[in-house]
Formats: sequence, C-alpha cells, structure tokens
Amino acid sequence: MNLKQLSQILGLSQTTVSRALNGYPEVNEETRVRVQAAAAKHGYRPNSRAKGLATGRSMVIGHVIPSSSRHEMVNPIFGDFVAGAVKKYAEHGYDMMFTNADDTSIEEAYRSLFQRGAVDGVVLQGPKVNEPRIEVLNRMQVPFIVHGRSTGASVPYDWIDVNNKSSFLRATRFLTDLGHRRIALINGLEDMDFAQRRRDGYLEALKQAGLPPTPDLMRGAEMTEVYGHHETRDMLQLDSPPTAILTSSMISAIGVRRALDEAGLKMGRDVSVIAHDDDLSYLKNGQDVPIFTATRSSVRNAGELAAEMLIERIRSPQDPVKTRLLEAELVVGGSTGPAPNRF
Amino acid sequence: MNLKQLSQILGLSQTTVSRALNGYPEVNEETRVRVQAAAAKHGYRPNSRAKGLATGRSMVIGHVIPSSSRHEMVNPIFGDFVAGAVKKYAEHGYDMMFTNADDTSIEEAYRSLFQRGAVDGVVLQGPKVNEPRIEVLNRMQVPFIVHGRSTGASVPYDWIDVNNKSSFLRATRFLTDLGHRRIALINGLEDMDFAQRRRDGYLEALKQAGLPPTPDLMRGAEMTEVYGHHETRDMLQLDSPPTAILTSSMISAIGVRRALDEAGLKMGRDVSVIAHDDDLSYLKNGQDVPIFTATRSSVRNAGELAAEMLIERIRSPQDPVKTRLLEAELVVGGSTGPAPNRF
DNA sequence: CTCGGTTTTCAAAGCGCTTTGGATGCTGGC
DNA sequence: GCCAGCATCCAAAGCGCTTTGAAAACCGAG
Repeated sequence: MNLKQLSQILGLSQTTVSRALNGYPEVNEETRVRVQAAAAKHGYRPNSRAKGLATGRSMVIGHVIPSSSRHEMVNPIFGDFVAGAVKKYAEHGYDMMFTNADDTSIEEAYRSLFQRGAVDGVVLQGPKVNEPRIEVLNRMQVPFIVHGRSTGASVPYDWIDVNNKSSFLRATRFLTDLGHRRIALINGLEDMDFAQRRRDGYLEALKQAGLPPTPDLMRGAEMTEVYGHHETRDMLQLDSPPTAILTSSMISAIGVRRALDEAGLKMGRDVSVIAHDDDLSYLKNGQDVPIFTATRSSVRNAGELAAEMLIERIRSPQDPVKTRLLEAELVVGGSTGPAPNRF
Repeated sequence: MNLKQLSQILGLSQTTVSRALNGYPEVNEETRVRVQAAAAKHGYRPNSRAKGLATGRSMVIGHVIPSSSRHEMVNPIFGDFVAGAVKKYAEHGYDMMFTNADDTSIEEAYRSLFQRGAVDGVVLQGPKVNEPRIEVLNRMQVPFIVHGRSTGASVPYDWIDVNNKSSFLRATRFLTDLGHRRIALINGLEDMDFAQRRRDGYLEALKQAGLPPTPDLMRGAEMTEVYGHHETRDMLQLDSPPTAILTSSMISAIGVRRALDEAGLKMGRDVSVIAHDDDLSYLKNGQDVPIFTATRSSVRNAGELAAEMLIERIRSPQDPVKTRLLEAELVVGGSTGPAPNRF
C-alpha cells in the first residue's frame, strides 16, 4: 500500500493525502479524518526511503562500532547506553543505526554514513585523549555528540560526560580520610579520556593528602574481570601492598574481590575497594545495601540525555555548543573501612 | 556530490557511470577505470535512500529492542551478540538498525520496519515459549531469523540456538557423577525458551540419576548478580541446602559466589557451582584456568552465524528452512568438586 | 564499401514521497 | 451581480538512484 494507491482509493490527490497525514493546515478537517481512517484501515505507512529522499532527512541516528581484529572487546556499558538512547530516539521518531568499521577506517565510516545520507547525526563513543574523530566530524559540519570528552580537542563540540575527575578525587579523598596511605588505581585504558581524568582526580587527592604517587600502584588496561583480578593479585605481592583500591568499573571490581578472597583478605576490613558504578541493569551494586562503595552515575541516563542533546542539535544546527557535566554520587557500601594498622 | 554531477564532470551519462561503479559488464574497461578514479577523487558515494528506492532493497537489517517501563533490563549478552552480527553485516554491505518498542507494540514495530521499507530482514532475540512474534513474522512473509527457538511455535522458521538441554543435562550429570544429590538450578526467567530447555536438561539428568526434583531448589528470574546472590543465600538457609548449584549465567554465578563467601563456604569444596558462560568479552571465565566450571558457547559467534544465515535467507527467500544447533562445551574449572560428606 | 553483429553509450521512465505553484469553489462585502 | 479573499484541492516537478529500450560507434566479413 503506497501513497498513490491510498489516494486513488480515497479519490484524492497524493498531495492532499500527504498533507492530511502530515498535519498541514490546508486540508479540510473532515477530509483529514477520512484520510487518517483510511490510512489506519489499510495499514498505510509511508516508505521511509522515499520520504527521506524527498525531505532530505533520514530520521536515523548513527553509531559506529569499531572492531579491530586484536581488540575484540565490547564495552559492557554499551547495552545500557544504547537502551537509553534508542528509547529517546523512538520518542522523537528517530531510528538508530549501527555500522561497523575496523580501526583503520573509522573516519571513513562516519564520512560514509553522512555522504550516503544514511543518518542525520552520530554519537561518538569512547573518546580518547586528542580524539581525532572529533575534528573530522567538526570539519564535516555534521551534527554529532560525544559521550565523554577529549582533552586536547581543538574545536568546540557538544558533549555529555560524567565529572570523572571530581568523582575520583572525592572517592580517593574518602579513602585518605579513612587513613589509607597506599591507595591503588586500577584504571581503564590510559589513552581513553575518561581514564586520564580519573587518574587526575586520584592524583590530586593524593597530593592534597600529602601522599606521593606510586607508579606501582597505578595500572590501566581494558576493564575486564580478569584484569581486575590479575592486577590485584600482582599488587598484593608488593613489598608494601595497597590497603585500598580504586577501580574504574564494577566488572574489574569483581575481579579485585576475587583476588582478595583468594589471598584470604576481607574486603572492607583488610583492603578497601571503591569502584565506579555505571549502574548497569544486570549488575546492580546490591539491592538495599550497596556491595561496593562506589561513584555512581547511570550510563543509561547518559544515553537518554545524549540522544536528546543530539536531536536538539539536529534541529538547530546553528545553536551554540552544548555541554553537560553529570556529577557522580558517592554511595558508601560495605567495601570500605578504616585503614588497617598492620605494617 | 551526486551521480548527476559526477557524470557531468566525466562527460558521461548517469547510466554509464552507475553501471561502471556497480560492475556491470556493458561498459568499456577503460571508462570504468576512469569513472572509478573520478568517484574516488571526488569522494562520491551513492545516496543509500535513493539507491534503496530504486532497487527496492534497503541493505539494512533490523533488531527490535523491547522496552517496558517495569522491566528495564538490558540483556548482558546484547553487546557481544551485536558485535558479532554487525561485523558480518558490514562484510556483506548491510547496516544494522535498532528500533525501540514498548512491550505492547512489538508486533507493530516489526510491521512498521518492513512496511516502511526500512529493513530487508530482522533478527528476533530472546524468544519465549510459544513466542507470538514468530507467527507474526511468518505471516508477514519477511526474512527473519530467531536467536534461540520457541517451543510450541506452529510454523517453520530459521533459527540458531545453543543446545541448552543437552548442555544442562551434561552439566547436571557431571555433578551427579561427583556424588551431588541436592543440586539447585538458578535459571533465567521461566517463560524464556532457553530457560525451559535448560530446566528440561537438568530434570532429565536428575531423573537419570534417580534423584527426585526439589521445587525449593529450582528458581528462575532475570539473571542479575543480585539475583544469584539472593537465591543462593535463601537456599543455604534450607533444612537441606544444596551442595551444588547450576546457574544460567556468569553474572548470577558471581552473585552465587558472593553469597557462598558470605556464608563462609568455599566454592568447589563446600558447594560446587556450574555456570553457563556466554563467553562475553568483558567477562572471561578466567584466563588460563577457568574460574567456574561452565557450559560455554560464544554468543558473539552466534551473532556472526545468525547474521550470515539471515543474509542467506534474504538472498534466497524460497530456500527451505535452515536451523543451526550449537553444542556448548563443558569446561572444567575450580568451582566444582566431589560432594562433601557433611550431614 | 556495405552490412550484420558487438560493444559501448545514452535518454528517459520509474521507485514513493514532499512541496511548489496554481487552480477551483465558495464566501461575503460593496 | 461582481470580485477580492479565503479555504481546499490538485498536477507536476524534484529528491538521487537503477534499469529498460534504443541509439551510436565500431568491428571484421563479404
């Protein structure tokens, strides 16, 4: 069932039917009702390709998933972010498109999405420090939003981010206040912007507490469970092992916990742990009492906000740059306690 | 840059340029090279909407993400499945589209995707027992593939699934062979088809071992960490607590482990645990030695295979129904051991 | 030369929609 | 009774591509 057929059934022109359905004023209210009824009855739905061709808009928002051969990691926050975003997209009539690109051709992928007219805007996820994609998109003059920020980006851009620095500063201070002096940081990959900022917050808190940074206690890699486990085990072997550990994700915190268990140490008593909690739906931090003391910020919520900001940008390309900084809350759970008095 | 402009630059007709680019034989090799060079030079990329309009194909595959207000859960396997699928899509020139639908209008969402001409096929994820969507899609005569199966579906359909029954039968037998007699099952939501099949396998193994099923030891819900923890804690309070626990996901297995730790029980010695491991990239089951004894099957791999099967179906709509049953492997880790002799 | 057969190229129709620029019919004021 | 003004509707162009049917160019055989 297409417009032509529907208009023939109704004995009207395509113009009128189109206008009736799209809410234009120059159509009799009576006919509009008749048209809408017929459209519903016949299950007419305008072809989105044709509509897109005619209007120049695709009503699709794109995401590029990088996939390298070596680095097959899927970010665990992916699902929740997407769930938040796709919901808002739907509310505004947008669909969501994913496209795959290997590491070497990510720029190409973005360019292709727009030049093919496949999307009206894109979300850039996981920005690194000096993220080159930001400048590429900026130069292309297309609507986009960054989930996160990129230190060193030389152009203005819309972004939404958690205040990683302040939340890790606060978490670290919480530990120094408890008397901890050997505090480890198990961070994400250090070329990621968020990891850098968390590290800055951590270092600043150490400085404020008059503690020198210890390179041995600062690690960074892909945030898996196994990684959290491995680094913790490794650090526990040090001459002066940490009494507290900060970790950039709940997943690696679980690995940390496992390593502590294996070493016969009790989390919260022997070693304190604070994790960053993205509030993932399948990995809640306990129900009533939080398991981990954590800096919490819902990534699903970030997805919703990112979607809304991007849609606004698409609607008003000339608006000044918009940014949004979310503060993570510090929830105190059972994984932290005063520094033990052992030497 | 569009076809018209490009063909004017080249002094050729649109027809010839189009044919040259799409590899049709009726064009001089020399001109083809010239055209390709010009296309590359000017960064010409055909508008996918226009192409879709002309060809009747959209080169997009759709996924519908259900989102109800109450049930905001994102399946943790989502990311890895998608990563596998999108990679294969890209290899065949397809993009991936997500659309959101609340629980009441999922059928509508599928219908809309096709009637709008937005997709050439869809993947149906998370089928329940008697999944109504299968019949809907079947009636719509559109290409689709089910990730999983649906007991009670009355029409033939393409699917790819893990042999849930045999893998849980095998896992349970592994436990009975170790002398366990009180074996608990912490399953997924029981209206999900996979949960049903796992339960069947579990029950069959119990039967083979001459053990009666104990309703108290069979639980089913959304597979979160908190849930695994909660049910385990609950079951440990029973008059005769289980000596072994089977769980449908690594995530809930982590919760199981936490509950055991809290109870002062050692996993593998006091209580054995077997998990189903989807081989998620951020949640590997240990590196050299598996942490959990597990039935393992890569969901990313399933995503790749599903993508390929669907693309085949799109290409040959008349082919007979295709199905693919993957066998999970049983990997033995540190979480299982002989049944303890305590009473 | 001429002509049938290839090769190579082209003009134009069509995909399903929106939108421009009229037409048509009706109203009421003079 | 006439006409400006408004409400309502329509024909046709255009979005950027593919594809059909036909024309032009070229070839070697006769």
